[in-house]
Amino acid sequence: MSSPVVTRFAPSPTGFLHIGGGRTALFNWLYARGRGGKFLLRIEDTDRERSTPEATAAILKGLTWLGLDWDGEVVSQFDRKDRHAEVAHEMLARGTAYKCFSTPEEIAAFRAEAEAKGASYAVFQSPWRDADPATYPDAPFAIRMKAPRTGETEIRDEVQGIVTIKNETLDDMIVLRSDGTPTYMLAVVVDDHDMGVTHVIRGDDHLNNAARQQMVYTAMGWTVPVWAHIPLIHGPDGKKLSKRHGATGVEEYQAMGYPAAGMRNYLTRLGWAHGDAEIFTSAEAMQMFDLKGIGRAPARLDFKKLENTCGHHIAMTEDAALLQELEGFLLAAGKPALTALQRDRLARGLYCVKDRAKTFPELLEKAQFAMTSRPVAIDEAAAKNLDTVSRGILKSLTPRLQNASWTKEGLETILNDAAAENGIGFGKLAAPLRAALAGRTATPSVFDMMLVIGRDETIARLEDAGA
RNA sequence: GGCCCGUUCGUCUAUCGGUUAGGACACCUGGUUUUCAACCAGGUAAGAGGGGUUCGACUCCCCUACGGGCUGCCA
Repeated sequence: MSSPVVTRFAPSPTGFLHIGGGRTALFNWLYARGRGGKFLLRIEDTDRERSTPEATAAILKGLTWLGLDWDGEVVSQFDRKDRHAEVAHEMLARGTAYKCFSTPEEIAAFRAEAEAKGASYAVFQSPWRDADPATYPDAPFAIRMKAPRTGETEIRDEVQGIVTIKNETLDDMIVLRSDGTPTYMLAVVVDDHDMGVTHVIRGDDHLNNAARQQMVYTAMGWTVPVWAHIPLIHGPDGKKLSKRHGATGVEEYQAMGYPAAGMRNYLTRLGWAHGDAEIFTSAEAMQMFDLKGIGRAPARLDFKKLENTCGHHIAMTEDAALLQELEGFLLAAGKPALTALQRDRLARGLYCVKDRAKTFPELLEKAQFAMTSRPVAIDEAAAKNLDTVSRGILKSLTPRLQNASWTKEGLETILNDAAAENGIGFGKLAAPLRAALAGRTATPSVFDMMLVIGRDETIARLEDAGA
């Protein structure tokens, strides 16, 4: 009985992929993928003034980075304009739409007059709705849907519940403009129907539109899809997310160094919950995701939680995959690529830094000891740990290091012995070592650093430090 | 203005008429520790306001306040 689920993401190519759009796409993707369905992508480019191929490319790139793969070819709504016009004319033939010869000027005048009269609102009622075709002038016309003027339209929404809209508040929307091009209201319905979309999951800014779109489904005798209008994302201050909140485009998040898996996890949990589940993989999310768990109130973006979530994912990711994504970050952020040596050291050293970082810049910062090359720059705080006494102790270390077995156990033995012989705690020895090895006071464990950079580099850095 | 939607710790949320209102992030305290993180233990912190309905409301209804959306020959 259950037909396969088909969802879609249908952005307008007027800019980069908005973080809110990314989440909408994510919800559609999770819903379809978790049910063995299809997730389609359609670019709503009927507005020729504002649509650009660059924006389309940016959206595709953003989705790809987020790891949201779509099925089949990307559909261009503009390419389907003939089909839209065909449906408009079919509505005409069915009597569910009519030719309207009112000009934009006349309509504007009607609204101005209504406003002047103090009317709180005015639904434009075309005089051509029931006009006799014999009276039609030889002039351009728009095709308007003949919407019911009484009664109400009921939207059964999986997120919002049952929403009823009074038909009298809805005008006879134009489905085909006087220049023959389709409007969004018509195109979206025709495309969703033709593409076999079963679940329309989109922002709740379309909730009111759903009523009018549902009328088109009814007029054409088509099956109405399952509606799910999700609340928009707001900025930390609760206001609609905008430029002044900082990053609004997903590519900005990539450039800031958030891992895609972490973004997916965070965005999934933003406005959706499944018991106490917080950290999960996309495979797990697909199993859990449902429309029922989507909240009705707009959620605010919280960068602290985003970071925390990303931290878990960086720690969870396999070293090889992490290194690959890190290089993608470097590219996206316009930072210099890794040298062969850095790449090699990072590959070996990721294990001791990946559970300490929340973002890629932080990961790189923690791995500084592996990235840097000699002579190691020593900062002021670290330099204080390199007095003559400690330098002497370090110096006594080098011959032993030369012959040490280069394992954590071997190094532990040597360093602990050295500390004991000098009558100092291990901490007193670790501080100058850290300074010589990394030039800093905050680093991973000295053993890990030595293991990662190797014997020769370790000894060389100790000698550089004057040991 | 009209219509539609929303409102639980600072934030994301659980609860689906009866709970000491739970979890996570953040924050604070303590522990662990070679530094920094991480980690472990504990703590502070919530039902917008007002009316109902009910033996009993965070849960249901109404009003108000606040927030958001729609109200185009834009999408």
